[in-house]
Amino acid sequence: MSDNSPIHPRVRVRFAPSPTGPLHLGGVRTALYNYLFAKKHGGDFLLRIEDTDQTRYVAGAEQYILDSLKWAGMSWAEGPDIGGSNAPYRQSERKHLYKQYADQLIANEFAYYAFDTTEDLEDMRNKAEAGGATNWKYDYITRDYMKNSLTLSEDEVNERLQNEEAYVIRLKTPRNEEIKLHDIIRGYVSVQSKEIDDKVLYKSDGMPTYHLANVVDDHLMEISHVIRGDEWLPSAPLHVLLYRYLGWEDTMPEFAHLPLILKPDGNGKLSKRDGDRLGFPVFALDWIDPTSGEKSSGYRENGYLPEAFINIIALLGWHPADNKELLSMEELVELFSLERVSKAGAKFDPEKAKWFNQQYLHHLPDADIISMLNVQVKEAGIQASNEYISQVAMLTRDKAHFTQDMLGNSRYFFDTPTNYDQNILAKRYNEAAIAFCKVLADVWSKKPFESAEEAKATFEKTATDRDEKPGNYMQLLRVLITGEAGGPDLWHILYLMGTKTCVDRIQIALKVLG
RNA sequence: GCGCUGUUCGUCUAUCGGUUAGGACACCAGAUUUUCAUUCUGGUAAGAGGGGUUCGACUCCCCUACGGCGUACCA
Repeated sequence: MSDNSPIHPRVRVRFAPSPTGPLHLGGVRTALYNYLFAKKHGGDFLLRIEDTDQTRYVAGAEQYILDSLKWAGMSWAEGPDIGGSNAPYRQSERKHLYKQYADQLIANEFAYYAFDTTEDLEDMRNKAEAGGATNWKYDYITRDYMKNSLTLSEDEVNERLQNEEAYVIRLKTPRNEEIKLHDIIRGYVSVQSKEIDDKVLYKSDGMPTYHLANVVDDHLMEISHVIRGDEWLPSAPLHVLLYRYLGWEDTMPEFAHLPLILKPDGNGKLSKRDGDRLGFPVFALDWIDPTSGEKSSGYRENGYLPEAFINIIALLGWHPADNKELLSMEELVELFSLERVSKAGAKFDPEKAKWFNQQYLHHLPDADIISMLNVQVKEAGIQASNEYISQVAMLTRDKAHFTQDMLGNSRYFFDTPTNYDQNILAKRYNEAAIAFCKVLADVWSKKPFESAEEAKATFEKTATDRDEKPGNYMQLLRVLITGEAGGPDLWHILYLMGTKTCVDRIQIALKVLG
């Protein structure tokens, strides 16, 4: 099956999140696959906010979603912030549009009014369970025993409607029909209509449910391909039924249901808890829940480059034919195809995510690395010359896995250490070493070194003059000056810092450590 | 429970009936770095189980097991 559907001359896809909280990995990936598919086929990628559930509205969530997508490098042709020919793009603002389609379904006897209260439904469920049934459904059998426009007289229905009694509109799901649909990723899926209950299409608060709103909007917005999470596959046949009953089956979009992203260990889908437990972010950006104040950490704030982030999630459930792994957005657009999306859920591997980021950091041009450190230094309120910062960046860049490592790993270039590596101290800090360091400090203060090589040479000479091995003191020297047990080439560090700083730090360390 | 759906190294995956089942992360070993990290080289490691179909199955079909999703006036 080709990606280009003959019934839809133009590829138009949408990402349709609910603003109920922060966007997690799976959501960004769904958006990304939609985006890649649109770009690949020269089509449109739109954004639509599915906020039909007022009770779950979360302040700031919509803006957060937009910010996340922008940070990741995606842009949209139509959306709530920029409008477009199908505006508005928030379902709550499209409220007035849906009723007519629900009415149309009723007029054509594909749907009906139902007046049962939540308590009524609860009652029926309980009774059925008491009778041994495991799964009560509002369906072709039970609807005959409920309060709806199929069981009530026309007069009574009209009266209830006139009295503004609460009602919902339900789909009159047929009893015996095989509903087949084609999914680009899974092939043909077929379901017996009797398995589908009489789904609520229109709620008593005057809002459509997902099913109705989604189908109506996808039709109105001329969506060609519905690319969404796997959790929608079971209700896809219902959507097919809706397209059919609304008279839109011939322009129905094609479906592609994406496999879920699973937690790294065990089974089940990835959740915030897993991230907290295992120590990695599951959201694109930091998010603070407005009601609970609970914080969720994001990839951006954890030091991931957006390009790396995109690369990581692109490969969760999809691979190009040649198995190439480091891919830019342009390459992803070029190579992407829904046919190559895998069927099985993918366990998220935070270690590999780290590796990707490190690769991207490694391949960044020097100028970018330098300005990264520059920004971090300035933000930390540290005074240092641009020249010095550049040199430090060049010396430490290979060590960085995350953006914040640039300053994190080079802090000692700017500040005198306050903590010294205890392991090295325990092994190397003794009377002889103290004596040696005093002599070395003296040698250097009398004749400052003018190159990394000279620093090394004078250090070695000081040791051999005392009939000692330089190797005994090299790591100790590093610890006294930087506080750290590891780092870039010591002599380059020393030369960069300058003789005076080195001598000062040796003396400070000797004093602090006693 | 029922419905849908899935199952190749620990993890992400390649393979579209004939391969010594390939790559990447992680892991282990060696080299480089008198350090840590980086880098390089090498290595360990896989087709859930059972039936078919076929000259030949990871690949096609069936069953079993295990997993995921769904089963709301949530999306």
